[in-house]
Amino acid sequence: MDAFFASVELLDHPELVDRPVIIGHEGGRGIVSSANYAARRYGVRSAMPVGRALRLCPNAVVLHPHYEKYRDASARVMRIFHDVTPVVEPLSIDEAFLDVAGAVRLFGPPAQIAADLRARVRRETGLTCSVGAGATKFIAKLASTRSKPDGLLVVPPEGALDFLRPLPIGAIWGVGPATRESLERRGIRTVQDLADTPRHVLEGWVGAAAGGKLHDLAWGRDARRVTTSRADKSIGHENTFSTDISDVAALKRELLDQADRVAVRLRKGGWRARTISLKVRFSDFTTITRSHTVPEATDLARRIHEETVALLDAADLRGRAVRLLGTRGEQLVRAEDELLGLWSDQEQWRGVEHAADRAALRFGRGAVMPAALLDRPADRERLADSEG
DNA sequence: TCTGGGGTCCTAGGACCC
DNA sequence: TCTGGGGTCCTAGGACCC
Repeated sequence: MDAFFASVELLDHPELVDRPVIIGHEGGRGIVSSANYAARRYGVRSAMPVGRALRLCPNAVVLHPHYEKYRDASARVMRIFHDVTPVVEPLSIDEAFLDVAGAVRLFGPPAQIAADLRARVRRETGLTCSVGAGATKFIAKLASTRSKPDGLLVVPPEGALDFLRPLPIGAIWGVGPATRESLERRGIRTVQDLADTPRHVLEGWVGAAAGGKLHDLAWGRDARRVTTSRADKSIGHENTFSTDISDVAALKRELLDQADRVAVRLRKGGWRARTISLKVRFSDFTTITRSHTVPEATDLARRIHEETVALLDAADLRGRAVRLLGTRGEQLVRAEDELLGLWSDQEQWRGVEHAADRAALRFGRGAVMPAALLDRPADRERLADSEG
């Protein structure tokens, strides 16, 4: 999808279509999550601090993001994809791979399928998208990027290498600023240069996995299939504070909130986490992570909070101000309702938290979470003070 | 008016096991 | 008497993507 969040917002603000529009939070520590092409003409880019974007483009309109709305729009678009082929692999909220090999007999050659798809998305959602077609995921992805905005590019198999060779290495999916810098220092600027570099040399420069992959891609080799389902690997929640926090008690309160959000999502997905990890970013932007693998996988806020608090206590903050705090559950395993330990503390708390899940559906999460999780009167009091 | 939040994947060292 | 080779798991950090 083209400038997805911005395009979705503009459906509700037709009067702004010709103006530069930025999705993000003005003031504070927000960054640009999306910008329409009118704003991009001024140099505005995703992930740029909103303040900087507004300096580049002072008359831009800043709209707050509405992720629920984007998820709905995404679902509508994905449904259209599924009418073309069941082999759809969503890559993010606003893009997907479609394996149309089996749809050719029904809908015509790839160029025809792509054109029809674009027309249908536009007609039914009012949004524009760009489509790239190729014999591999890598080529298709590159082609779609090159065709943006509102474009279509089909790269036939026999044209793949000619298409690839002149591209700068930074265009390759997986080559970011660090890898690009390191390769450019060695005189590698284009995909052609990459193809001319022996595989083992590349592997020595950027690591075995990345080097091998890069060499394959430079020669157009990419055997990855379009896969329709993938299991989650981790579930997390993180928060950048509007002002840095040094008070450890306040940090722990924040961790409780995060533990609950992560636990609710684990339970919703039917997962339990074997490893709990804590992320701390300080005012100077240095970031540490600490993790602990627990003997028994958990989906309970109370357990997760215990772990992150222990990790925080063990990490030596030396009173440094904290900018960001994050909680993540990793090594997810399917939750099975084991009969073991029914009367244990864990099982009782599971009952409490499941009850909280149901109550939150009616009253909202904020009303329920603190009462369910805080059994220490002192905590309740602090929370009452801070959140009213 | 510096730098979000959701993730995945890879590397490297060390503990530990046989 | 001073040191193998196979492997797995855990932890921390970092690159990268949208």
